[in-house]
Amino acid sequence: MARTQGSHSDITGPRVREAALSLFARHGYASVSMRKIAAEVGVQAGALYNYTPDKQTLLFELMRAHMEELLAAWDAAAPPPEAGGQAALEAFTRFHIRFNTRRADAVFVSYMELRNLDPENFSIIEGLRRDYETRLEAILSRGVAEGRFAVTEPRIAAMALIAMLTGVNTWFRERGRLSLGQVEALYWDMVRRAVANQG
Amino acid sequence: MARTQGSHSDITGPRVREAALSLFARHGYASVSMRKIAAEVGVQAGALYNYTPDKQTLLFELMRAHMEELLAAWDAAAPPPEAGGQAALEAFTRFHIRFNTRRADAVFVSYMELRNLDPENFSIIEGLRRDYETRLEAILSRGVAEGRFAVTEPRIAAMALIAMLTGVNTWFRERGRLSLGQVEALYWDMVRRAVANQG
DNA sequence: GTCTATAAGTTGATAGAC
DNA sequence: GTCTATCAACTTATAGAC
Repeated sequence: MARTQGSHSDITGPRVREAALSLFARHGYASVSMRKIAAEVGVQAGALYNYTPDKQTLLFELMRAHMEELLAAWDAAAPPPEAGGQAALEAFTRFHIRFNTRRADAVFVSYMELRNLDPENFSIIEGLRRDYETRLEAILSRGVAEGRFAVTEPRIAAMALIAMLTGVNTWFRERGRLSLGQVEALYWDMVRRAVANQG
Repeated sequence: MARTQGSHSDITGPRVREAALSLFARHGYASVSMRKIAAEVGVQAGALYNYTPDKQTLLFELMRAHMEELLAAWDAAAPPPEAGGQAALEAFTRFHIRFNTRRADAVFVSYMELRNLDPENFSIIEGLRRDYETRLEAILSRGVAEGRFAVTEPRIAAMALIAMLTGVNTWFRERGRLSLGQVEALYWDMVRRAVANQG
């Protein structure tokens, strides 16, 4: 059955979000005009407003989707509690590197464009970020309770480790010298030692 | 001797740079207009062009000054080579946290606004960043040679540690629960263990 | 759903008076 | 060294034709 001429609601929406994410990551939210997004999609600027009420909401929804997918993906990948803190920490380390390197644009935008969120949108994204940090904090606390980890400030250690792991995105390239598996192993080695109870 | 009315070249220049740094950090380079910088300084927009040829150069000079001060401060603070890799690593860790928390705006701008640099300016800033990473890489390699550190990829470990240490800026507040000295000690404990040769 | 046209405002940078 | 005035280009968002 032929579609109404010029009607592409089922595919234009995703393409708008993809174009916006890519352009925001490369040039920054404030530098990217609605016209540039439209040009990337292949429509006129006015057509974008069928898919977002305004530019701010477009940014916010990209960030919210990313953070919620991150949380859902970890909750689906996390080992069961009986596996222990050490196994959970290794799983978290490898998950974080794998998930974030595959979504470099979304990670970048979700961190760099926090300044450009309206206050209420900022609060929501910050809450999701805290939720993610809390997942790692709980793993560290569990390892301490088990006597496997020596961590005096689990919240701060969680933030420190996440910062270290996210830093992979600044240099890792898919076709580089090291495979993703090798990178995971290198970072897991540092993470493990950084929190291990040696004595 | 009375100054020509309206002439303030000796103090307006620094104030322009301070206002630009603060506004760029808070709102982002692309979101801050020359008029807003001028308003913060208390002059009209046209007057700014006595101190910078254009907005791009203003950004670049802020970033270049920051990176060169960072390198110069470390080179002045670094312990002598005979102190050994372990002492150098502790000095680097504490220096990085102390210097960067005291210049949070410049650190933030120098990382977040890389996208908004012209290609030739970008290359210069990236070169300075690599120089700084190389300082830490050399410390790690020295510790490995001494048998104190177990690090198979010193360059990657250097980038990982710098990312972790710079992350302090996202949560540290001067009047928070932990003093800067306590934060330094917490991070040094993690850094030390992350690279230590356990035998 | 997409288009064209438009409103109303902002932008970086310059010219020339003082 | 700073001001006012200005330019040409660009911005987000909307209205209404198709």
